[in-house]
Amino acid sequence: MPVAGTSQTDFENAKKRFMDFMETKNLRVTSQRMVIIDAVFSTDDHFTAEQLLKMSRQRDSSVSRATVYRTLPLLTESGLVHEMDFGKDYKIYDPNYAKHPNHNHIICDDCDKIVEFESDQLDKLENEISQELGFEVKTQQLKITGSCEDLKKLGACKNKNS
Amino acid sequence: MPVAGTSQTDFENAKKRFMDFMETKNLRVTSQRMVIIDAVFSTDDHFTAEQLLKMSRQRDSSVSRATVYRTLPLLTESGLVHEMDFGKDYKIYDPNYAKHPNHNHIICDDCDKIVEFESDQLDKLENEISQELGFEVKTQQLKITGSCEDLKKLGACKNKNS
DNA sequence: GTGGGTGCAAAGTGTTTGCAAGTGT
DNA sequence: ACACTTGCAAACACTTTGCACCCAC
Repeated sequence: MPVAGTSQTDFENAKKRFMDFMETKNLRVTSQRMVIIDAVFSTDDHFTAEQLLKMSRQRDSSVSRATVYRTLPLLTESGLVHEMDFGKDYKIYDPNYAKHPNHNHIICDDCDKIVEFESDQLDKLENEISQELGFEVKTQQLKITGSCEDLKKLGACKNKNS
Repeated sequence: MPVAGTSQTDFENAKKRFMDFMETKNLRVTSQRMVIIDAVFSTDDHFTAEQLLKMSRQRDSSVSRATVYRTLPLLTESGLVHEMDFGKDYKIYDPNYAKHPNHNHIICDDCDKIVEFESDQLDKLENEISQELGFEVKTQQLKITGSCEDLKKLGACKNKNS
């Protein structure tokens, strides 16, 4: 059930979907935007706007902060990336929605470890409840916080200071 | 299943729980803090920091913005209020966690209507999944977005410009 | 009396935007 | 050509903080 691993095909697929999205919106696929897309889908990891700027600049040092901030909304509108709030003061972006549109998150309170997971049963229940309330589900976001097994056993997570 | 309605007892209960929390933390229950608490639990409605300032000043015009911002973390730490992000640029606070610790939200994409709901079945499933992944649930937050019935029928929500 | 609390205004922080120059189609 | 994009730096909006005074215990 947990979700992981990136491949060349995933990457090409995400890239293609982004180009299609840009096409329908009549927006240009500039070299800066490609650099940013490359950075975003080169990893499964969540990132902040600032981290994305850094990752992009490793590929092309001329990419500006403004362009990153202006590209992020395109990524979220296209549904390939989701913007999330884990209670920190900055926003977190998750590139795994291209591959796993309905995944959820469970976060360890102490070591900040984040595990992504999917559940058909959960999706089904969410749809049932929403329907009862007169809604048709468009997106769904479940965030669970708690303590991971390491924490329970040892009193503190192994990767505490990560 | 949906959740609503506030009563004098709820109010007194929340107030007492807050005072207990302050006691264990060795913090003082000042008149400003009481004014803010009064404002928070006088309604079921979600609010922003700025709205809370306004609500508090209606009771005591001398309450400062700083005190509101310094009191909000106490409210969230005590678990009586939750801080939430609905994708707007400001944070939303929900005072209904005092009464309904596990409630969830469903939001209409177009009219921003928010419905709160609880589900034992959902709680149970979340616990099962978390356990499988090696976590013990502490908090849980499900946010569904979609279109409400009015929207589906009419093409737009009745209370569109609310 | 003393350590925590308050109001004010200044400082932060992450994000957005106006503008002039550049560029994809 | 023309509209869309970009980089830069200034502007923003919300939140936090330093400081001097104040007050609950």
